[in-house]
Amino acid sequence: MATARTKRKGERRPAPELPIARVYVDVGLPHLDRTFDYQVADSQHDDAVAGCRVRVRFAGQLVDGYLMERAETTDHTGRLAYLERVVSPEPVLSPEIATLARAVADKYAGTMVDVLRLAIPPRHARVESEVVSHTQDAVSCVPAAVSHVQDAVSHGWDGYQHGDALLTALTAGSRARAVWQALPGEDWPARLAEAATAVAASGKGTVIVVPDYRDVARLHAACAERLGEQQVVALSADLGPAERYRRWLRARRGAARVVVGTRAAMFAPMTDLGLLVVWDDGDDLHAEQRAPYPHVRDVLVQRAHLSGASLLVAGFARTAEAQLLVESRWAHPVTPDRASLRARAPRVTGFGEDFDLARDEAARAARLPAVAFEAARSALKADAAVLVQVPRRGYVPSLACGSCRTPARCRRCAGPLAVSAGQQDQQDTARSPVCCWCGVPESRFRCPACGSVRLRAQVIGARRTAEELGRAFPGVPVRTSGGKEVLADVDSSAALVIATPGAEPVADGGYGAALLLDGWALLGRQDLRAGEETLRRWMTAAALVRPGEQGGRVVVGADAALTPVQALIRWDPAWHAERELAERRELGFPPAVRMAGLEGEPKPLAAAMDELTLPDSAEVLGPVPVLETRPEPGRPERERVLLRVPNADGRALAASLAALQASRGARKEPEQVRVRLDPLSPI
DNA sequence: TCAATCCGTATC
DNA sequence: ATACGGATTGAC
Repeated sequence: MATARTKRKGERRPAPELPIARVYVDVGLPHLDRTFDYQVADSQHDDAVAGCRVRVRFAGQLVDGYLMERAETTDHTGRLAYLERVVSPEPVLSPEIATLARAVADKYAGTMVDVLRLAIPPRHARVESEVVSHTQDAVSCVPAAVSHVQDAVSHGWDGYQHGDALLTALTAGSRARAVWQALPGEDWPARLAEAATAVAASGKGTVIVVPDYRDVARLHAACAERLGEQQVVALSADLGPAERYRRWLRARRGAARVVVGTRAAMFAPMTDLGLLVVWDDGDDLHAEQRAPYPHVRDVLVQRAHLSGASLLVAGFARTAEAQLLVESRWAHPVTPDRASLRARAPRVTGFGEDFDLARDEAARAARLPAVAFEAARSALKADAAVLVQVPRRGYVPSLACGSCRTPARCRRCAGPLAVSAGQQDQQDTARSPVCCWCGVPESRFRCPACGSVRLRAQVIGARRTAEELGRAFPGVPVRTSGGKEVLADVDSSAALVIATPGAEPVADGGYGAALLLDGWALLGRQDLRAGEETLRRWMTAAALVRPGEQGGRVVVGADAALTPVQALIRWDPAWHAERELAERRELGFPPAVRMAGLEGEPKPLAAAMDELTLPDSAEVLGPVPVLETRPEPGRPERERVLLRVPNADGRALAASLAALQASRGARKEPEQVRVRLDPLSPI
């Protein structure tokens, strides 16, 4: 009788032990960024484990949530609702990731559930119920890996200062934090796979985050070769929901010792975490595009700190942020030794404003400087491929005659004229087009074909450059990589390979030469990271070229006196990063300080600033009008304020901004003011 | 004096 | 978001 009544009314009894569940509810409201207590029914007792997904009634609505922990008591004075449903007993949120997500939310003035959306893929019920059967293989594979490690240590990392020490520490399972600059030509996936193998030998796991899926594929192959296919999980954004969740679950259930992936993998679950790696941390693909916009490098630093895992911040180039890790002695530098560098670096030549045009008639037509033409010709003669790095299509519009559409050319070198990115926003009077190749401004353009003085923007991209270069080297195959068609690799026989930055294919055996024709990206740009970013792109391309001793040449279209060109010629990214960081200290730019940007229409922005309680040390810059790249008529004007505090007050700044958003969110003001911490380009 | 409505606030 | 409570207003 009693049971019948219970069933009819859906009445539930509390679980016998730990009847309280603390739950983060998935409502995107900043002032609800905390746990809420619910009762666990006795029928839910076994399934309602810490980290599982639940569904609860919240403010009359059914919403998703994460069960953080079970508890004996509650502080809540009112009546507790029961968990509506335990979605699944799979503990998708480990304590490690829960702690990390909270820290990341706090650091970026965002909410826990926003971060969890980045960290945990959507559930796929069928995948979840599939049985995984590889756990046994997993265990038996590790001893085999150990024998490989010894070879790996002696062969791969001996060209680096402290390289041996790093691998020894990883093998021993002790904590190491390093900033690693790879040698030009380095097979970096192999080195990272060796590091992961060393960590696996100590019984721990590795998470490696790389910019794009091509890198994931290379790294996956390198790791699988050493540790076995079963030990490596590859996560990237291009997987479908089912496959993505399947692989992610494999990692969560401890089936693999290595996870490699693109940026979402920074939160990848890993039992017995031993090592975290970010490759090429300067690549802007490492900046998450969804709120609260965390950066892979910063999240991994945080994760290493909280978990005690080792950390490797790696790349051919070095960012100012990585330099700060070195200078603060949080991480050790692992850099090429002199002898190895001499043996491996390509020979680099810069050409500035007053270069000689090639004598060759066809090359003259392609407007190639002599030094570039010669480098390409001799590489091709030796049956080697030549890499040509060109600006990203549409990145900056180049110019043509306003009446007859003849491409506008530089009077000095005949390179294409363009309005540089930094200038697009300025007044018309200040808009002087600049040569894309030599950087000389052209203040009084006159079309040689029709005499018009008007200019119009057009897009010049890889294709056009390819055509022009193809004519300069008749009979040589031309391949392009960029935009939608990105090549992963090419063979190294004579060919011209035209690629946009980030899309350079790897050439087996190395390129004979590289022509870096986007040197102008440096010039006229107001961007804080212009120098660093340009050097990073150059080094990434130049690293694919054969050593100078084997004829490898790099020709860069910028004056040899410029700092980034110097750094490339000497192949000294640490030196460049030192100067970069020193300069940012002097100017008060990140990472020497912490910054936050607030953007919105003037009135709401002013109101938000009024309401905001900032740390005493905070400096307010602005407001200044936001200059739209493409102004839309009727769209209201927007302004931006930058806040700046010493690094020590970064947490306080984030807390102020979180409080601001909470109180504005509670008054259900639509998001009129956008808050962003550590914006990638504050200027 | 009481109901309808408005506003602010908590949401377990 | 939505629901609830307290205050406010308007009609009897």
